[in-house]
Amino acid sequence: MPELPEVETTRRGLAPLLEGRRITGVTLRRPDLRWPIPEAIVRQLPGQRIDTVARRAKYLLLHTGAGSALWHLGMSGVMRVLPTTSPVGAHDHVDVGLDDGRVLRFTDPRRFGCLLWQAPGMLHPRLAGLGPEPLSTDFSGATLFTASRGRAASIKTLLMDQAVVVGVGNIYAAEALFEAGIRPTTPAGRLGHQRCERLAKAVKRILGNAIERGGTTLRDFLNADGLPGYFAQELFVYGREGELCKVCGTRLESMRLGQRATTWCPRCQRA
DNA sequence: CATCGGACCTGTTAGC
DNA sequence: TGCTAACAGGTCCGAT
Repeated sequence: MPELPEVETTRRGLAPLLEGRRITGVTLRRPDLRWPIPEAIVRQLPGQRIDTVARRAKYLLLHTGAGSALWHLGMSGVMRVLPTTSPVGAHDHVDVGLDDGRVLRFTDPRRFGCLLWQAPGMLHPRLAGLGPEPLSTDFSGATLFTASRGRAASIKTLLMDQAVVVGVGNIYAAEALFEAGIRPTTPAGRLGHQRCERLAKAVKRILGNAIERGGTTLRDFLNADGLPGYFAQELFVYGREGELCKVCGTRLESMRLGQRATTWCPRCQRA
């Protein structure tokens, strides 16, 4: 379900409920999600205290003294803290029991999410190849410029490449490109310094704004309290195929780019 | 190496 | 109204 703002919103909701809690037990209702769930999750976690709830890219990390649980929500994952008595649904795959009598429950109908284990002091291979965090100073117009040299792929595809910058999914890529006035199909390598700068700023502003609003861009997003977002962030292009540009009134154009629906304003966004 | 297409799943929605 | 097909917030992997 999430892009980075939704994952960060989930993290902020979970942290105060989980940090300092001791894990009383782990229940797996199936052996795998996207990948097999490592035995360490069941063997090592019980009895551990959750030190911190962190985020790297779209992964949530529950750090304990024995190691860290890495959680990815995939397309449809939701993590919530619920009363132990709350009824178990068809797609409630994992429960982590807490010493306050509640349970951290992972729900994921499509099972594109995953739950992995990272031993102390190790960096999980899935995290090793990730690019900079978009909201950090490690990501900038300059790093985007460098990363895009010699790349024939479209700038939208490049923006969604987690080795270039993490956390930018289909919605926010489209919106950032609109804000920066860049057509999604533009070959990444053709962008100059200035447009890279504008684009990096747009990414930061849009993601930051979505986080401030509680990651509410996705229509069926549920935060850590199980409450829906209020769909607050205004979308200029995503999901508006065939409609008129909110800025100039031109009819928006669409195509599939890298297997993903892509919409842009032919007037506001230049190649 | 970069790039592309297919794959993984189920639920919802658009279209006939 | 009911059925079917297309599509959905992600990312990995193998082939080219």
